[in-house]
Amino acid sequence: MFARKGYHTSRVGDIAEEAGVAHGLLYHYFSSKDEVLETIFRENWGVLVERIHAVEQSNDSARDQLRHVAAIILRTWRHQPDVVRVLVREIARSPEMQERISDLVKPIEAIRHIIERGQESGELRADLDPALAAVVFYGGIDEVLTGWVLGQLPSGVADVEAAERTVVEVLTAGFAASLAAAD
Amino acid sequence: MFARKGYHTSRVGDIAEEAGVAHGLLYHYFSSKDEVLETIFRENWGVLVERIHAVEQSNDSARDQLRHVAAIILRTWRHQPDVVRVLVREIARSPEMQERISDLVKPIEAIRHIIERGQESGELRADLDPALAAVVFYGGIDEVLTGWVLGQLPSGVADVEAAERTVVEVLTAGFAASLAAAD
Amino acid sequence: MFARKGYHTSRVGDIAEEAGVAHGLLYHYFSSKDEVLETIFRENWGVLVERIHAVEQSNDSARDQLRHVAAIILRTWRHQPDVVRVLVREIARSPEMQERISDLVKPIEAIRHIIERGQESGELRADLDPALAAVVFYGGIDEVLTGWVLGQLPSGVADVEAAERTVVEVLTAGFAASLAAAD
Amino acid sequence: MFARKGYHTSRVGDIAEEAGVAHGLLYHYFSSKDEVLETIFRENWGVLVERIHAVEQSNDSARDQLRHVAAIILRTWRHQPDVVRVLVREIARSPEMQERISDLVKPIEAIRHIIERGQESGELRADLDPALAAVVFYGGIDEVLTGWVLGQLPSGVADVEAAERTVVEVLTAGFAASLAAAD
DNA sequence: AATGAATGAGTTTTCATTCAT
DNA sequence: TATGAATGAAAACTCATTCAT
Repeated sequence: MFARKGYHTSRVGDIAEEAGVAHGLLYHYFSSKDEVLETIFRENWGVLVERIHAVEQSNDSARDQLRHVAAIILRTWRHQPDVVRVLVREIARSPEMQERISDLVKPIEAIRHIIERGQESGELRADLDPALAAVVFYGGIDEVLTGWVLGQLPSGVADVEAAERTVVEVLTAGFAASLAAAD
Repeated sequence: MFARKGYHTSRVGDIAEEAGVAHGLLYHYFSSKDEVLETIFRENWGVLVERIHAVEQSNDSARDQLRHVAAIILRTWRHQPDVVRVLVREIARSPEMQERISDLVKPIEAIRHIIERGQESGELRADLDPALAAVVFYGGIDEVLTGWVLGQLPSGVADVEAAERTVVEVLTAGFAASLAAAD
Repeated sequence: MFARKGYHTSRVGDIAEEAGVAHGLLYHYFSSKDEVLETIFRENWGVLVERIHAVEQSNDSARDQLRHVAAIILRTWRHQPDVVRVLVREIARSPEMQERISDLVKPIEAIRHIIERGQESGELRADLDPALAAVVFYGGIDEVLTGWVLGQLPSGVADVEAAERTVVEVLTAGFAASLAAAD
Repeated sequence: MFARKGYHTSRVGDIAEEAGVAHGLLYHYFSSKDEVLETIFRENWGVLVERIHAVEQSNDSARDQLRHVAAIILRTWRHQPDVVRVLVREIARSPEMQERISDLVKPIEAIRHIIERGQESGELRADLDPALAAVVFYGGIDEVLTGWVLGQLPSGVADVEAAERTVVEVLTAGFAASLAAAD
């Protein structure tokens, strides 16, 4: 429901109807409509964050780690498009949620750590602010998801793979050490 | 109000209180709460789009054009941070608005055109899907704005300038022709 | 539960939880939440009323009969404080119950009869409206119970006995024949 | 509405209908149904308490002061029977209210002070616990009100006056010094 | 005897919008 | 212009009760 109509536009009765139960039953399992949204978030975001952390702790090159992170986030679209829709539309940008849920920034933090270590090892140019670079990287991924969610970008299997390649290629090239003198 | 609490969470009374008038007066100037949002959008987004179009029609290199586009979008933050918040959060992501207002995608389209012409002239690598590349570029900018909006990135004068440089540098380097063989 | 939270505020689930069973089981033993309250009342009030009737039929002086009635009501507190709470708060004051259960006024009626016979025998002053006097007597007792229920009066063993003595002493003195000219 | 149907049985719509307005308007003036009840209480109980305090600070005899206190409480019935109904039924006995509103015990405290000073001056017998005596006095008054509220006692103008006289007479006689040896 | 998922009527509450003043 | 009382549709939420297991 949230994916299709948005949080505020979805009524509790709609959610229950979709689930094939009476609306009252929803309050057996959730204390409020709000908690439904938060549960969706926690159950899915948690998995994402864990997988990203696993990547962060591998011994791969920064470039490969970034590739994996991008893949984890972007491929979620193929498996759980509705979840992505909700995360992108309802949570990632909602002021209320942002304040309540500190986990939201974890992926960006992980990307920052990867970049920092890439800079230390000389793989990535050292003159970039890693926090800013992480935001740019994450934003590129996120906007692709948004394009898919809003139907502005094609999102077939091949498109998803192409997007993954493009994002990683463009940004890791932009981050690469040899370019430090470009400007 | 929209910037601080989000569209749905802001009550008409809140908006009027912020403006220092009674809520009834709001209906003298706007026909509905929705029209308030649409007005904010039209009055501000239009200016942005025009300035971006002007850049697009210059004879600068693709790189310089992208630099200017990024500057236009990011510097708005310094002058109208709340407007930026609203545009980023409420409008750029809302499906309802998307349908009504085709202007929303104009900046991404402009970026795509710039990239396409850069590819034709040989300045940018030709193997990238320009639509996808434009989305990545716009997403990078947008996420930086979000970072500022949410206070996760510093947004002083120097920070804004640094961000501008980083975004453009990283992405134009990533787009540059000489890197086509990087992967 | 009724004693602690009041009838309307107590949910069936609360009652069942207190009893250590699932709420569904309650409907094996009672046909409704209402019947639970009525059962509490019937099982306890009936005993009280019977004991008061027994006193009324003795040959004791009015004063001794009143003493016994007060004792019966007040000492219940020691043995079943929660039952007393429910009787005092939920039933004695609820208009719905009043209508259904005529037993409610029986103690006051018994007190009135005792007073009437005391007036006939010359033991009690004859210029008091016996109905009114009975209400005052019962009210004195009832408020002491309320004070205990709400923790505003100490309710140890000695306190209960002292209260019994005070209520009876004050009121029988006030009722006594020799005082008829007091005002 | 509360007087006629009780707090829990009265719907917000009933209250609004009684007032001749739409139910939404109620939330213009009160934040919740609960606040309506609390407002009724505060606006009326406060007046009562103030008047009782005024009596307490006069130089009258304890007997006269008690007479005035009884008159203040009982005569409220004549002027504002519905208010009395609500105070008696919904507030004075509700566990939730009792805990929230400390003012509820003020009248009993005032009566206790009057009794204490009467004992010091020798006007009243000294062997009574003043807290207990105050509760008995207040209970007598309160139960008369309850009798009127529930229609079990006649409450015409003459009846109210008679009740006033009876309560005061019986109880002040019971409290009087000369009776200390009665038991 | 016991459970607790499931129901849905009934209530409170919210809030954009209207409109007399 | 400006106010804020008034409206009422729409929504969230509660909870006694049922019933398959």
